This record gives sequence, C-alpha cells and structure tokens, in this order.
Amino acid sequence: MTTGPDITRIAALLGDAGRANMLQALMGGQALTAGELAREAGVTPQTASSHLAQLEAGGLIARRCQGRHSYFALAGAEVAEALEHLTALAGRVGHLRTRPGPRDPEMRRARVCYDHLAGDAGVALLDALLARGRVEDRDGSLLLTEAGQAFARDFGVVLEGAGRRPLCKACLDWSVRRSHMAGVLGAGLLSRIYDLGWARRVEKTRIVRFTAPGLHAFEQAFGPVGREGLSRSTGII
Amino acid sequence: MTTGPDITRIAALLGDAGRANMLQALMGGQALTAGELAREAGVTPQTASSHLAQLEAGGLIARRCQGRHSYFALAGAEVAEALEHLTALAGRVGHLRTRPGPRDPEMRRARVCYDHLAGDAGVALLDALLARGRVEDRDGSLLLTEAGQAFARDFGVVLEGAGRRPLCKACLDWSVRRSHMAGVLGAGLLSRIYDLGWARRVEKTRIVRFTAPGLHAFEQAFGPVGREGLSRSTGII
DNA sequence: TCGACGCTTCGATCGCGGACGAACCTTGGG
DNA sequence: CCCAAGGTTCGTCCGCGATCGAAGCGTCGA
Repeated sequence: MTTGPDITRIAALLGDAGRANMLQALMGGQALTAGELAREAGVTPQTASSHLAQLEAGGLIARRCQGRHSYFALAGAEVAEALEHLTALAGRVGHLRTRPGPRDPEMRRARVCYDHLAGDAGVALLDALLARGRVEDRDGSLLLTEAGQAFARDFGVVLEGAGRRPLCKACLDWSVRRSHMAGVLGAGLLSRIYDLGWARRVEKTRIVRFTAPGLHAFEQAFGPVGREGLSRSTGII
Repeated sequence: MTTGPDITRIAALLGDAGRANMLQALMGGQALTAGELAREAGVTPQTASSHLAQLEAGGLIARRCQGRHSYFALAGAEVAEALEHLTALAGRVGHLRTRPGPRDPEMRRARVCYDHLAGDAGVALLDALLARGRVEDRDGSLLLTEAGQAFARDFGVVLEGAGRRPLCKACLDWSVRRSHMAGVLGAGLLSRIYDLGWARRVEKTRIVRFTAPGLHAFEQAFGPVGREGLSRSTGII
C-alpha cells in the first residue's frame, strides 16, 4: 500500500485530449474564454464547459467570470511547471497557442467596456493607479486609497451615491488579457475623459478614439498606452 | 491544432489507479515481478499483464524476463522524477489519498526516490551540500564544485562512467515540497549510506530507516533532519 | 516425464465518461 | 424592451478500456 498524494485524479484530467489541449493553450499565461478553449480543443461549447468544470474542480485552472464570459487561467505556476515536466517526459516539444482578440487595432487600443475604458489604454490606466498608490491590490480585489480618493476628487470624478456598486473593480481585458479599471471609479474616469475632450466614442462601435492632445494629456496623467504595463508584478491578472 | 508532444498518452497511463499503484511501487527502484505488481495494484494477474504491457509500450517501464518471471522496473530516472513532480502537484492542489496510512510519517522523514534519498533527510542532504559549497545553484540547475568532487571522492562515491545522466540534479520532493539531491551524486550518496550501515531499506516499502548511530553520523556529515533547512536563504525551493 | 506455477492471450462483459442536441440563463448592446 | 451571443445544464447516445474467466504457453522442480 502506497502513501502520499494521489496522482491519478490529476493524471486522468490530463489524459483526455480535449482537456490537454485546453491546458496547453493556457500555458501561454493568458486567460482564455470558454469559447476560445472549446475551439482550441476542437469540441463543442457544451463539452468544453464540462471539461473546464472538471479542471476547475481538480484545482488545475481558475475561473473568473466577467460579464457573459468565463475566463480561465492556469491555477498557478506549479501547474505550468508540472505540465512542462510531463511534456519533457513525453519527449517532444512545442506548444500551440491561440492568439485571440479583436481584429480591429483601434479596438485593441481603446474601447468601451460597458461604461469604462478597456484595451491598452484601460490597462495602462489601472497600471498607473496601482503604481502611484491610488489603488491597492488586496488579495485580488481593488481598494481605493485615501490618496486615490483625493486624486479622484481633483480629477472631477464623483464617487458618492454609488449604491451597492463597488468603487473599484478589476475587469479582465479581453484584448490585453490583463485587468483594467472598472467599477464606479472606472466609469467616472472615462466620463471625465469624455468631458475633458481627450477622447470620444466612435459612432456605432465600441471604439474610443483619442484626440492627439487628448492622448498626450492621458499619457501625462496615467502613463504610456500600448506598452508593457507596470502591473506585471502585481497579482492582478 | 495539437502538434505538440503527446502528454495525453502518458497522462492517460498514469490516470488509472492500477497502473499508478504499480508505478508507485516501482518508485522504490527495485524491479518487481508481474505477480507482485498485480498484488500491489489489487487486480488479477491478467489485468496486471495488460497494464504492464501498456506501460511498457508507453516507455514508462522496462521489462526483463527471467525464467518464468517477468521483472519490471521504471524505464529511467526521468520517469521517477516526473512521477515525483506530479505527486508534489497533487499534494499542492489537495488531492490526498483517502487513507494516509501509519507509515506516512516515516515516509516523509526518509524514503527512496527511485535511487536516491528523499524526504526530510533528502532535503537536508541537499541543504548541506549547498551550504558548504559542494554544490552550487546556477539558475535552478545544480553544479558540482571542485570541493564537491573532492568530497564525493572522500565519501566513497564513484562519479565516473555516468553516461549521459547528470551528476547533480534537483528533484522536487512531494512531502517537503522543496528539492532534494538526485542524479549520479544523489544515487551514489545513498549507496554509500547503505554501505556505511547508516540506514537500510525497510522491506517492501520505500522507507529508509536510519540506525541511531547512523542518523547521528548523517547529521554530523550533512545537518539536522526534519527541521527548517539551511537552504532557506538559497534560491532552491 | 509430469504436474505445478507464473505469465500471457483471447473473448466477453460492462460501466464510466466523452460527445453533442436541445433548452435555459445571463449579459451586452441597440 | 427586445434580440443576439456566450455559457451552462440536462438528457441521451456510444465507444473505449478496465476487468476477469478460460485457455494457452513456457519454465521449474521432482
């Protein structure tokens, strides 16, 4: 009789081609939606949903619901490491990743996500707020600091009368695959960006188009758009 | 879209309880007969024969026929290492066996990992080698120093004729969740520990039981067993 | 030479789980 | 308010593989 942890559950999870393909796709580190993973595995959404539920129950992946999307990511670095190890044992190398995302570069750059800014600009926004201590990451949930409250007031964002809606909320960006700022603060900031004339919505689309001086002012206030953000070191996906 | 290595095949092999038990039994490093493995897995000889044929075809075990017996052993150290790694992941995500068993504490203290020492003692061994400069950590891979070569020679470990197998290798310990010493040096050290009478294998298990003077000598040579190791300050997990 | 033993092969059974169609729920956008 | 789309649940089908009985094959000991 052997002792120690039971590898059969995990191995059985990895032993199905569909699930293995999904995990390989997640090896890139990006969070992917259920639909994308279904396409990656070559199965229907129903089947993928079943597989993903099993992987989540098995502790190999983490789910994050975002609107009508379910984003999935590997549960941690140990999982990726073990996958690499198994891959090495299998004797071959090379993994394939999907590179999903909007085809429209403008959409990637800056768009509206319900009522707040998304895309490169939205991610840069949250990066800057985190880097300057206006928002803190408390175990995955965002917290508005006193400095952040002062900043919001100066910027012209009204935070009062929010009701039950959270002030700060991390929203997973579907093009950058990292978090941007949602919640009351996110909505208020975008509203002010409109008001200041930095940017405006493109009709019939979700695209947010910055004016040249507006983009300059935005980058002065928050940071460069479309680069490797500062929040890489934070726990925020 | 799956062009990568076939981890599915190997994982599926590990995903069956019978086969997994057989492999765990083989983690002791000794070759076992088909009948012994059948008893270990709790299946009939016919079923075991089928499983063993699959494991052999999958390259995880090697068969050696002697008379009317078929002896099986793990195909190599890398198989044992991958198994240990998977076990560590299983322990991390909480897939514990339903019955821990009374031998569990002894297994955690000192056991065999294929051909080298694992558990508290194995981790302490690597800690001591690192602390005394006999082994160095070069970006996660271990390097035997000249002082280490001298030490190995004095201790009676033969390092020559190793073939392609690495001299030093870090192997993730599933019970301590830190690395212990594998590779030619790890195997040679355990061999010498046996020869010196410091410890011996408990029959039919992976447990390594130290004698009282043997444990004292080991701790003199390498460091205390079962405490916070010395390598906390090093990069090795 | 014979029987016992160890292992393997063959054949049949059967249960688990992967697959998908259909329906349902929620969300986002107009 | 309505519609479209993403995701999940439910129910069903079906194929793979684990399992074991029975038989076959080689080896060992008397």
